[in-house]
Amino acid sequence: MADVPEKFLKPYDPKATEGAIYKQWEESGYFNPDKLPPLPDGTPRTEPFSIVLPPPNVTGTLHMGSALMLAIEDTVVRYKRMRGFKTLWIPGTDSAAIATQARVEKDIQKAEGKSRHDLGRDELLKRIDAFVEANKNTMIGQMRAMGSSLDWSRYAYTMDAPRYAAVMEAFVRMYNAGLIYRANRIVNWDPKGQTTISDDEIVHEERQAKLVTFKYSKDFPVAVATTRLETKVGDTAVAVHPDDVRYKEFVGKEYDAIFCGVPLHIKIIADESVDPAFGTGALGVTPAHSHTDWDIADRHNIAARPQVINEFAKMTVDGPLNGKKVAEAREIVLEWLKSEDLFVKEESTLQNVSTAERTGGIIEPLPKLQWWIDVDRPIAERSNKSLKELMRDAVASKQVTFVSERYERVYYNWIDNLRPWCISRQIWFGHRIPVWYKDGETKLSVESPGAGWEQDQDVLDTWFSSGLWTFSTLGWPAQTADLKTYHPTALLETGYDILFFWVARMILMSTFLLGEVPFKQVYLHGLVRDQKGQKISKSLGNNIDPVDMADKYGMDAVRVALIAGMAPGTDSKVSEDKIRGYKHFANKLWNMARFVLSQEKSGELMPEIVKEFDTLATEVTQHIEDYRIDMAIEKVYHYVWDRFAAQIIEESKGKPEYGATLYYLLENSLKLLHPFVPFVTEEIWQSMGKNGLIMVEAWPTRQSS
RNA sequence: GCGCGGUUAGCUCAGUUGGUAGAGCACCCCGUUUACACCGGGAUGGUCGCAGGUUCGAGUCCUGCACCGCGCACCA
Repeated sequence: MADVPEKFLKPYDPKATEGAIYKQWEESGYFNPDKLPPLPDGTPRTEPFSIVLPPPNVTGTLHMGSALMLAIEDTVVRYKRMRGFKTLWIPGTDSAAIATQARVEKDIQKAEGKSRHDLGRDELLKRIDAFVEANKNTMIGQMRAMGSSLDWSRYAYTMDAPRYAAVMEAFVRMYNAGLIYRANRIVNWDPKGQTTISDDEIVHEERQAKLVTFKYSKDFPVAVATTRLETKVGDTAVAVHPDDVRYKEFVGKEYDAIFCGVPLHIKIIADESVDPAFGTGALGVTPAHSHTDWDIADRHNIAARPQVINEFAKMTVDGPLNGKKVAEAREIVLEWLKSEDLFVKEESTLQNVSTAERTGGIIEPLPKLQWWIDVDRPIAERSNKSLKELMRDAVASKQVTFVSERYERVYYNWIDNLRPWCISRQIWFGHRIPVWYKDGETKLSVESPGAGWEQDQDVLDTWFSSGLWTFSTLGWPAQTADLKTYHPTALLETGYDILFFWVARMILMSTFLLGEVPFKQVYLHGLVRDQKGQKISKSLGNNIDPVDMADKYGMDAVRVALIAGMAPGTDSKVSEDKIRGYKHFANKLWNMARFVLSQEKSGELMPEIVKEFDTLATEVTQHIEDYRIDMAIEKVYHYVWDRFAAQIIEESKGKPEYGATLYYLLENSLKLLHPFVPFVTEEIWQSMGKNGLIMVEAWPTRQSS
């Protein structure tokens, strides 16, 4: 009998193992591709494989969603490293401007009873920096605990100096190309967050609403229906469908009325966008407080667009509505209509209310002077294509492919409906817009142009800087060696919920600024839900902390529980039971190693068994190449447990001629398993008297990718 | 309104180019004959949402329908 290391006499203990193993990996320097040695057989690493980590928000701690992301990416990265690629996985964290500022403001309000205005811009930013610094370290610790083989020497933060420089450069180039402009347009105003937000940050909620039919005045010929009576004091037109015979005779006529104390001048117009079947078939046009009405006003050259609601969702008109909140004003108008005998009827209707994703505030569309990105303007240096076309072409030309093809259609659908992107935010934390004003003059400049110049107060949408992530992390705008080697990145792996926010914006930024795609393939994972299929949220209290689970069952078990049974792009479920189940697998491996190590390495390799293993290795490899890592782990799991352990080991008992074959199977199984369960495989590998780390061993198949 | 998923064992889900229905968990029975009780052996359990069609053959392809979920737009 061979000597078995003493530690194998006890069950596998992940807690005693994982920290030390991670330290060894990190100290080896092999997370950094510059320090990565050739494969053990001397094959040099020539082909790069790069991924950027979707930077988690610094506000949070790691949840199961981030754990899934880290598990998937680490599995792919470890596989590619063993396949001989010059493998780079770049870590980072995201400033998440609005979310972070809101969080810190809330903390300060609670602890000191002060608002951001009490502190002032500089002080608030200092407090945020301190908060970010503290949180950052917690999150990095959690990523390490996951076993993530990230190259920490290239760590990036969206608000650090190199990224700041990239954001400024991007703004300047886009401004000079005429893609960024400042204009007074309807924005999505969040009265709760006191800022504009982009179309993608809106969540529609279905609610019951009162649809009221009324007339502006006794002699007004057409009744209109609305759910927002209070905005009617801002109406300047009534639109009907051009083919609607009921109203044809009135089109082009203009009327005056005093509506709830406010003088109105209303023109009746015909517009295709009106649905004759809805309400009375006549639409009161309120250009200042509705996107569609603004567009209708544009089409009919209606200049009058009075704003009647302010940033605090209060009425700004004279008369009885003055200063009232919108909900209150709505009731006042209704009473007034009834008293004036202008009320026709009231019915209940289902309405989609726009709310802000972050704050839950009801969006108030307002005209505001804001910064925008023009997605339709032809760009001379990009063959006169617009940003929209560049985004579309990147996917249509297959330069970017989706692992789940169905997301291509979702992506196109989004592009087709895309409006100008509002990129300015009325908060303090973020990249400040590099535009300066003095005496009516405007100047684009990163630094102050001199005395008397005042910088724009707004900061950029956080997704503006995130859009640069694949290349800002590689040193752009400098033409670094990293940028040449690793861009476009090979794979972008992230949740499908940020397809528009992030994936599309990265394609936009990269195709314009670099003239190339940011990544070749997109792998979208689904949401992690609890065992009942519910979304994991604080209010439900159903969050399972991955680090807690790792304390109980080992991180390898957490990783497998997340990956097994998860199809790309589909929501998956995770439960403590599932994690516990996979803890048994790590222990099984441990005991298999104990048995094999107790045998002599005698006899010849048994060709049938080796051939069977090679077939398995080929199949597993193919699954990983197809990014079906869920199928890969299940296949190797079953081979190892049901075939290798249950049958081959059992048959081998008392038969020394199996020795060499058992060692062959154990070593190669460990390699196949390493990307999925890195800790236990590394621990066993090193206990077998091997030189070096299994992390940089060669993948056990000769199949090319 | 436009679009995308899903519907397979009690539960959660696989099922890759059409070829006799699979796994894990749960449940039930047996087992401590030394790698492992964090285990081993065994059993039960499905007319694959419904209706048509193509085919020698359909969970898989086509058409229609139902229900569940999601995205986008509209919502006056």
